[in-house]
Amino acid sequence: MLSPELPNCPELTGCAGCAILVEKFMVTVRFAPSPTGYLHLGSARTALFNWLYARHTGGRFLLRIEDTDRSRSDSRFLEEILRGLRWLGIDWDGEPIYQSQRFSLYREKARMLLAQGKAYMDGRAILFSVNKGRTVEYEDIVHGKISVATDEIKDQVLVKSDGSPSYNFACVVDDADMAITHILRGDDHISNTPKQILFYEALGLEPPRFGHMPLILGPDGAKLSKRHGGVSVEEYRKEGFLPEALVNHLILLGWYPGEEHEILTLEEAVRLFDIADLNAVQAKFDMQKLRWLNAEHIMRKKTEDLLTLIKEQLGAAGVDFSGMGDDYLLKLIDLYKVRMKTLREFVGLTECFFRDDFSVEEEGRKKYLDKQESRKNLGLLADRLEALQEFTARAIEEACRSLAEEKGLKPASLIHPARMAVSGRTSGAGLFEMMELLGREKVLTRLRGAWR
RNA sequence: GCCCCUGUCGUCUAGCCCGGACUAGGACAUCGCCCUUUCAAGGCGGCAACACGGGUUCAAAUCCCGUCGGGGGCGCCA
Repeated sequence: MLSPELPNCPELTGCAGCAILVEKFMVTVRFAPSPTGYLHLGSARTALFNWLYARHTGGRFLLRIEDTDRSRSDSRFLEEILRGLRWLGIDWDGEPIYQSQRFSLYREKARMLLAQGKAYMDGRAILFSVNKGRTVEYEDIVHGKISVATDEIKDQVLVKSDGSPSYNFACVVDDADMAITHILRGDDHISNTPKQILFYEALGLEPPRFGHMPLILGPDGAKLSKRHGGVSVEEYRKEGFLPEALVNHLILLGWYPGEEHEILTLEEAVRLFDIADLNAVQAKFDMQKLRWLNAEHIMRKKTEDLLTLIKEQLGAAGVDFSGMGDDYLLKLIDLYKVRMKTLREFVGLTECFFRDDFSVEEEGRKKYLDKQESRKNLGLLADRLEALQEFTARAIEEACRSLAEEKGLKPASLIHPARMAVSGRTSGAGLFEMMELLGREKVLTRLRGAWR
């Protein structure tokens, strides 16, 4: 699909004139990070929406690295930002452009304005003179008409004394040079926009369309801080969040896909996205909703696709799973897939499968294991299980229930102590499935295990 | 201080542009019930909002004005 501005041409398929038109009207957006920090949620969301728009319209999504402040820029940050984008599923077209390599272009444009009397020297810097007494007006994609009196705008630095360009000037020169058609960015840039429009006018250029998305707030309504989820995208990965979930939440924080589509994938988002529906209201980041979305995406994901991620979590937690085959891990993941909100939680949930000295809940131990009666029953259960032909969940359950019946017990009074003995926890996956996976030997040892 | 953006359940939102079908719908969270060997998952249900004050109108969540609240900006940072 093409940009809405594209003239109606029924023969858009082939002719050379149309090819030029297509090129000219193709949506071109960009993400322009400054490599002076990590990729945080706010910038990730900005990148995401630009990308969604490009992919939805079949346009281009370009990358521009705003590294004009060389002392603060660091390639480590850049790498982390690019890694973060890739992880989220955001790809870009062509090679990134680096502002640090284009200083001569900015200076040339500034000298042009100087020569035209639209700018003046101030020491070694070049300043743009703003004509007072009028208003700059533009139609914001998300906010509608926005107008500002030029009296509110003071003369703007184009080139600093050290020869580097100011942010606003480099931004305009590059956006024009890259043929950017739409700029989606944070609300914090609203007041930059009139200044930039003035530059476009002075340079004799047509400004692109601007859209300013409200900033994401922390749960307390204040700016997203480290304390409240305002950490890098990388942190969320380490915490065990799926990129699908993070992207999903970021999308919901700026655009509403409809009641039927709250849980969606990037592909669905690309298909459904409509730039006209961007929210104009600032939204608070909601960790609960993120966790819920994460759980939903984990449940929907194929177990095989979870395997590598789970191994990463186990490895990061120092769990030794070298003795376990993928088949075993796959079954284990199946057992806990609907029980974790984050991948990291898997590690704690499944401790009893990886070590015999797993931790034991005190409450549960007192309630179920410290009783003489329970121990005796567990011993009996162990004997039954030992005699089993096949050690399957089905057979185990049968043995367990018939034992309970013979003893005149409720199955639960056998099951709860058994779960405690086998896993050290009062909650978890189905007892019989756990036992089958654990294997007869471990189960018998633990059931008979004198409660350490 | 000045300028700009913004205000529907605790949170994300639908509805607002094109007033009436809104006893304001959905989702997360929370509470209860069902299912059940536990915990989840799933199903069912409950609680819960049009910031406030004026207009306009037969009629306002929807249009207008003001107040208050929230956020952002006012760098030779980006």
